[in-house]
Amino acid sequence: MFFTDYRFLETIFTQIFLASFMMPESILNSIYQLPEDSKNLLLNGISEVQHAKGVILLKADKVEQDIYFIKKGIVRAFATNDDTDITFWFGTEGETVLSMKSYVENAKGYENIELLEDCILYKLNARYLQQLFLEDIHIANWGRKFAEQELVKTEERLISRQFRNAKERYMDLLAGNPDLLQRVQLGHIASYLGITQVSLSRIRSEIR
Amino acid sequence: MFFTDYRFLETIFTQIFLASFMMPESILNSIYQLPEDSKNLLLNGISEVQHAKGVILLKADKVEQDIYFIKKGIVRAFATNDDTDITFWFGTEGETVLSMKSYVENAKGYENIELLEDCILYKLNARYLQQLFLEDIHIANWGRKFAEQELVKTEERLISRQFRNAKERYMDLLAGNPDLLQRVQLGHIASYLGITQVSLSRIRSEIR
DNA sequence: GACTATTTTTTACAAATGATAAAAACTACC
DNA sequence: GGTAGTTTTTATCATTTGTAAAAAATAGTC
Repeated sequence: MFFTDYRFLETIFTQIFLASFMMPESILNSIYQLPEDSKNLLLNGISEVQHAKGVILLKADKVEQDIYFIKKGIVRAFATNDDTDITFWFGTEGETVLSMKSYVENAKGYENIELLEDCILYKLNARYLQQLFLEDIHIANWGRKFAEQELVKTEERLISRQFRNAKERYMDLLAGNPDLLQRVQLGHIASYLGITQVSLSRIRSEIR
Repeated sequence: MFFTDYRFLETIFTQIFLASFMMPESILNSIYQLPEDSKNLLLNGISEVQHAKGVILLKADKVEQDIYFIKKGIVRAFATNDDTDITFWFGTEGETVLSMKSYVENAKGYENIELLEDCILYKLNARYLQQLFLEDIHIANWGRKFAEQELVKTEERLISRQFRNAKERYMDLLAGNPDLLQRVQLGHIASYLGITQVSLSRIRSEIR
């Protein structure tokens, strides 16, 4: 066989890789290695759902405790204040989506989750998960690891706000998540970086 | 009995209250209600230590996984970059101190912990705790709850950076933690708020 | 109480970011 | 392929915040 365009091969490999990664087992295991039995308990509570771009999956004014894993698509978490909203998190394939405040405190949260593309999600019932936490030590540790990892990421972002200026934070994002820029509109990126869209546009024009 | 100065009574009550709250059991229980047996397992690993103001309890360039509970005193977590350091967390009586990155990823972290007063701490060995996570489901859930609660607090701070300007953030801190201002020098407060000390000074002069 | 070191405030100026509005570029859809 | 709606860029000006250096206030020590 003879390929003149290696990007064709690359595309195929990428698709195979993504397809394998986005099985619910792999998503679960990427957080914490679970024994087979525990993994099956979790998988029993999972169902696949689809929603269109623009759907608000979780709403700030409701107690939303179900959690989702992204099989395909991209979402943002945002909080609102008066007429503005700010995006404080993006989730893509393989990541876990929940309203942390709602999930943790069993009360109305501050976060809305909006689908930025048509999405395929694995849904896990909150009540079932909470029950598993109390019954299965591996699942309890899986939940612990998840929260710990998210905490470190959030702390690092808080710190980078102070040490790095807007342009540097943009460059960091560009380097670490180049595909995000292709998939998400710049207004959301700007608010994720903690600046206005106009500022981001200024930064982008300085760079080229 | 006859008191002419009720502040005397108030002081006594405050001391009784603080003393009861700062027992290691209460600190553990304030995160998550533990059964007696599990609590005793944790308590078995705890010893009381004292360190003087100025001591660096945890260092960024070491893998530091022991965790501490503050019986008496106040500490700050800071990260350094070149010649500047920024404070991103304060801990006072009843709070839990650890190098989250080190603890989570078993690698060198970004955080230093400095004692801002002479402190009395309860120390819990990391290896012992990690073992308990794998053996006791209640302790695993205690660790999960701790990380979840810290995560929500950190997310809320990240979001407030965007919605509230420096003066509002200072007022929020003043309202929520009035004693912090008495116990911590303003340079640290400024960096916690994400501004320079000069900016904070400006804000303070505008307010009176 | 005087001296030193540290912390906080003040001042003047520079740089970064925000607000607003309008133009340009891009999308979606009939 | 033209039109309406959305997103991004550009321009101008105002405001906020940072930098640097000096003065003032405070705390610590002999």
